[in-house]
Amino acid sequence: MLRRALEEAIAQALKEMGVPVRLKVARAPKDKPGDYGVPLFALAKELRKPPQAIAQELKDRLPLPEFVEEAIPVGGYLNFRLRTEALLREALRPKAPFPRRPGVVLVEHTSVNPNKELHVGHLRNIALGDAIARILAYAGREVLVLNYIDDTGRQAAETLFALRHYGLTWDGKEKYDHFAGRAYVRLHQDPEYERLQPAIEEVLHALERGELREEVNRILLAQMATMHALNARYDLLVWESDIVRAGLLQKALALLEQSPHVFRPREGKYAGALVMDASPVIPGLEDPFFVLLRSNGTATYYAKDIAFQFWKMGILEGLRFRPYENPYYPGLRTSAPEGEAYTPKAEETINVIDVRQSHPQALVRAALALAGYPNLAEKAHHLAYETVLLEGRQMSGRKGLAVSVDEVLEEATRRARAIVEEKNPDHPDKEEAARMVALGAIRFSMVKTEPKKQIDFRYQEALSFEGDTGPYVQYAHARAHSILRKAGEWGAPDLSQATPYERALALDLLDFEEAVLDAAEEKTPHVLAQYLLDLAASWNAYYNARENGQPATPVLTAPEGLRELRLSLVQSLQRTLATGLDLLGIPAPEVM
RNA sequence: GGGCCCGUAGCUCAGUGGACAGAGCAGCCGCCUUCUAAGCGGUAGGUCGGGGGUUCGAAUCCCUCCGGGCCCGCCA
Repeated sequence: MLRRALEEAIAQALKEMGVPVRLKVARAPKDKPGDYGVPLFALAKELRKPPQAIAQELKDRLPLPEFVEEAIPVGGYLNFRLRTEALLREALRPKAPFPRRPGVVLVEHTSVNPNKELHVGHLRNIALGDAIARILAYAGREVLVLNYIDDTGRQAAETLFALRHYGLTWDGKEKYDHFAGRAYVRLHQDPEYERLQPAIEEVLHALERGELREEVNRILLAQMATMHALNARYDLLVWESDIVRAGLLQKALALLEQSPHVFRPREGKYAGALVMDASPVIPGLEDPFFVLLRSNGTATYYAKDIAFQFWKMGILEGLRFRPYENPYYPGLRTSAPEGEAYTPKAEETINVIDVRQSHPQALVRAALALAGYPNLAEKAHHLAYETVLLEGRQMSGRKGLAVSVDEVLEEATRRARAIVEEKNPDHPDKEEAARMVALGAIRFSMVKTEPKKQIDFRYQEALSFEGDTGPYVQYAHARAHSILRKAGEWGAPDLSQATPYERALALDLLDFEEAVLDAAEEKTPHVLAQYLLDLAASWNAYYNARENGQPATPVLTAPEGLRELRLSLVQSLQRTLATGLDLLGIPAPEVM
């Protein structure tokens, strides 16, 4: 974080010059002198001097930090050249997670209906949510990951009904969530569908009473195999039926009814319902009234979301938890009536849900504000991501128009296996390498783009192992690891032997922590993914550097001192790539 | 009708006030007697959707138009 220190020093000097502003230090373009620079044009008006003069004055007044060799005025910019040895020392410094700050951040993601197998749309949710949870934890937050199980929803009821209605028996081989999903799709194709509604209703009521939990759990466990294969982590499962039984909804409504903006109109469109007037919080609404309780007494789904959000942030209590028996996640806890009382009391929440839920999520924040918690409303974030198209078309779970995550994982692994076979026939564990590369390709393709951009899932690109991909970063990592493996132990580096090649690589290495903090701040992993691509590219360029037809940067055969320097740098690079990949939930193979 | 988001090279995308707009894929030309060629170097390719404005400076901020996606139910 040399940049931060430099920014600090500049801010101090500018303050003494009478302009108390903090300027961002940026990398200088390749063709300009120095490593970093700040533009000073913005100060010209206030100081009533040309920017060139300001650059000169700042240079004269600025006590240079010890790691800066020289400040160089370039037009209206003041650039800085770092001392090579200080730069290298910083690049070689082992990176560790940022110090813990108090306060829980609760990340909810996945939350797939427990009624059929996961498809590519869920993939984006999981990849984003899992990555942001890891990034926040590295950035010093205490993170809890929650997966919400909507076991009283219509989808679950329909699947359970269909399984029974069609008298389907499981052959024990097909993955159970796929089996259940086929029943669901069949029901929606059934010409009798409308006539079956009352029977489905009955299942729905049984679910609300928590009677069919084992049947739902069976589907959930099958889905969880996929989540686990994707390398996603969870701390808590919360079942909708437990929320219902804990009476969170009633408690939340009781709180809300204390607000003058929540009331029961006696006449008009909303007569008999409990409605919330969101206009004090969300201006410009055509119709600012939202039904919480229908006139028949049932709750709307966002009323339940509101109650759940209140629980997450410690406004309400009432859920109980016990360890969750499952083969994938040893420490996982689940809500359960017989468990122990627990409330996370999150000071901040991130709900990872697609952009179509933006409106209901805004209502959740509105409810927090109306209930007297405007400060919490600001900390209730919606990580909204755009939907995933499948080869240019909208997916549909009901019609079975989707590609399952299991299928994609399998296909990616098959392709990766073929490539490992071809490129590295002596690989000690091809299967494991193929699994890691497949995972890298799939997850990276989901997080490298900004969440708010729609992505089109195309096999050809998502499973590509070349170019701007996860495997490109993994390959860079494996290359570095290969050198370190051959090197064994080594002694002290001689920083004074550094060439411009080491310098360039070190400079790129310095940006890692900033990329992580940016990603955490903006709540988007793509910032980190893009950085890792840059870093891997920088390393590959270093690796391949040639002068006069000869390798310019051999590591193992370099002269003493320089060899150790290069090894240390490669090690730092390798660890940085591994850490960065891990923050995206992607394994870093040592050999591939 | 109201609201949110997107529009950057043939395609997929970074860059969201600062130094001549960057990658990948596809195309063309090179590089394995080099620590893994899943790689590297070079070349070609752009009115940053159009127009107007603010600014010393705009892909980035404001207005407007065009094109595309999504949301707006006492469904979930």
